[in-house]
Amino acid sequence: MTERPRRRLSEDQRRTQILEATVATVATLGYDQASLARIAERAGVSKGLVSHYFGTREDLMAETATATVRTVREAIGAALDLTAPVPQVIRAAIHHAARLHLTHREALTALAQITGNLRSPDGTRRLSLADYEETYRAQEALFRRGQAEGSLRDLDPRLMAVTYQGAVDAMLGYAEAHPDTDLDHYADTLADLLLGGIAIGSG
Amino acid sequence: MTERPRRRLSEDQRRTQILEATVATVATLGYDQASLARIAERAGVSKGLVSHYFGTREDLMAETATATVRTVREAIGAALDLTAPVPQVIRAAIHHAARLHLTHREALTALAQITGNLRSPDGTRRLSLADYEETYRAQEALFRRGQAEGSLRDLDPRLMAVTYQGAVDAMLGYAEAHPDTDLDHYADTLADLLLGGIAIGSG
Amino acid sequence: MTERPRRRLSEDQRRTQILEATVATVATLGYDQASLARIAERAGVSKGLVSHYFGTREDLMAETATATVRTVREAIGAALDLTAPVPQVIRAAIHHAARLHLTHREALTALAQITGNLRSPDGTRRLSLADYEETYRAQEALFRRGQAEGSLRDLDPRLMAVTYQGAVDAMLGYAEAHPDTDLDHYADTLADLLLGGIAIGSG
Amino acid sequence: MTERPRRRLSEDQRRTQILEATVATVATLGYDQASLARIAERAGVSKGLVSHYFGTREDLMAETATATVRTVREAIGAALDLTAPVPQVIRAAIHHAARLHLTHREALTALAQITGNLRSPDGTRRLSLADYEETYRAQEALFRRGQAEGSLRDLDPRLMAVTYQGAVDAMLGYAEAHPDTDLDHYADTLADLLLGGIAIGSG
DNA sequence: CATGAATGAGACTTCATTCAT
DNA sequence: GATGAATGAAGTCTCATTCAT
Repeated sequence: MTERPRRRLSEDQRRTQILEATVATVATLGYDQASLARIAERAGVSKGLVSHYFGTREDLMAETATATVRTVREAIGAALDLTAPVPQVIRAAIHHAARLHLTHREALTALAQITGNLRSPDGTRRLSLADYEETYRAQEALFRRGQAEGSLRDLDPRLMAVTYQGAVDAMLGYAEAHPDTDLDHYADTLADLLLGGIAIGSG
Repeated sequence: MTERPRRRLSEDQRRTQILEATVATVATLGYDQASLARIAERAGVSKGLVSHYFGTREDLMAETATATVRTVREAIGAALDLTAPVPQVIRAAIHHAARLHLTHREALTALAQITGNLRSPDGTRRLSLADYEETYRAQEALFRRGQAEGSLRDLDPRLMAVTYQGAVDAMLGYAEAHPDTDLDHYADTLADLLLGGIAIGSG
Repeated sequence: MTERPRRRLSEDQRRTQILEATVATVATLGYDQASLARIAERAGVSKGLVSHYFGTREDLMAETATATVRTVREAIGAALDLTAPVPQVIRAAIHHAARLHLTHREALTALAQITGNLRSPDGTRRLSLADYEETYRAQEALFRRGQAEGSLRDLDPRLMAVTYQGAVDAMLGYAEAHPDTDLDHYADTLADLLLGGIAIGSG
Repeated sequence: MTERPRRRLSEDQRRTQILEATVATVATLGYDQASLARIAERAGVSKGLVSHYFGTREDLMAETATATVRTVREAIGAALDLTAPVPQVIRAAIHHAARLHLTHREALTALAQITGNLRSPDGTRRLSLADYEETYRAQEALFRRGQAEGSLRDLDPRLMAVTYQGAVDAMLGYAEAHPDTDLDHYADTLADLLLGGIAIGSG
């Protein structure tokens, strides 16, 4: 009913526009309620166009997830000096993740929703394994360097990576539910805690 | 077509039967695909009966979540000697959580699905806050005792609770994705790590 | 919107009701326009119920076709004395087919529509071969008997069957387009013509 | 994505190009599946252009049908010597129709699809009557000449025409379903049969 | 108490058609 | 003239929910 002007955009612009609307809708309403109709409405576009560019709803969700992972990873990678002493890198990374919660909250929420819900018809998950692996491996490499340099305890690097990620995710989730959390302070304390657990000497 | 005897069970038995079927269905197929029809089928009961006992699908999911939380909490509480020295309690709790993954995996998976997806029509979450609070508070109390007794560092107890929970959840999630993980060993190492971070002296 | 009383019928009654509505709708509006909505409306039933009983639209059409073939075949078979002299049987069969046009016109029209349009996704026909074969074979048997008894010319029986069927179908199609046709007279003349072509002596 | 040169053709060339693509698509995929997108793709032309030249999809189908009828009729007419003795003409026509199946099979299939499916919104057929009439009348004229010359029996010429057409169509349909049919032999036998039915003396 | 037939809302998807470029 | 991006109207199908039995 809403009279909408028929604008012509390049394919890239449209795709971006729709992907952003998908992230916003999924983050706000959750995976279930993020129907194509609502996504299209949010993008200011007809339902048909969404199908035209992305095919199935599942395809759209999958593409949204990978695009979002890329965005987030770039945001993180750009800001870290990976050549610094490892404990310093870890502390910086935690602070950075905390800030991520402010700048990319929607993206993170949407990503969690999609990875938690996107499945093949038979019920098996379609995501989350392969992509997390890459993250874990990068962290492992960092931890190994710390061990080689004598600044980290000799614990299983994979386990450290998983724990680190879990602790950071918990921080972000907690901040999500308690918006008045002082994230910078939280990050500092969490760094103390984790480095106390994995570093040698102090942190 | 399967000829099913119309058995007459007590209300409690019926409810339990349906709740268990809900947990199993949600854990296997995910929140979306867990339709009332499939749940009813799994419970060996008619769709109508499910509605009769639990009202809306949302209501059913909410009840399933709280019942599951109760089950899990009881399983944990029953096995822990909370009067022991705090670091010892923590180490035992981690091991216990690891074992939980074997005994209550479906329950945990279903719980994650429901808390992640159940929402009010306006999109806001309907769960996970109030119920986690209780868990956090119990852990905080434990950590405070540790601090009072001089066995734990003087970090924000709430933060310690959140981090502890996040690290344990990460362990369980990782084990879910990598079924060949040696969970007892993982639990030991995680206890070393966390106690290194929060305990005084060692762990 | 139409307030419809919710009546409970046996599965058989519903299926029959829906199949009849399908025949009527397809015959009247053609295959394309026979949407599930229109079929359901004609049956006085909700769209959902049609899907419930017959699955896909394609499945419904296929079932309708086979059910209709059965109906028509029974109507024909019941009325013919196959032990009479072959030319006599043929003449009677033509008359019978002509009368079929009055009693089962909708069924015949719908059948033609469905066999002409029902296809697999790849474009290949899904019907019409196997079922016609059975008809052809029955006619062939009749013609062979005529040849054995010396009342029919020695032409390829399969070809006679195909031609006979084509001529009869043409009669029915013509009568469909020209409703004022005197079908009994047509049938008589057609019998003269065909028996002149295939019988020995006369007909 | 296929880089297509934007060629500038005369209107007639464009129309022919599109009509041929329509015939091919309808013959291959059936009336329903012959979407404008697929037709345009096959013609190597944009969807917009198809609409531009032919208006509605229905219009396109109608034009395709009449153009195809014309093509087929010309192919037949060109090859028949209508001044020969009538039985001879008939035998030749049957052979010619059989050959048509090889040279114009797509056209014939498409024609059948369109006439069988094209309808006004109210469900009534939009074709097949008027156009067949012309064919019938031409055949009637031939049969009348035969009767005047004493070579054909005194049966209703219209009925003979309808039967003749039905028998020939059956031959073509059968050959379509059974590609290994020896059509020349079939045509010979069919001529024997039909002339036996309608000719005086023999054929 | 229990069933499952039946409804109706709404989701996804396809496609003829329009129109800015 | 020609394109193909964009729309919007169906159509098919699924499912939570109701209700006659």
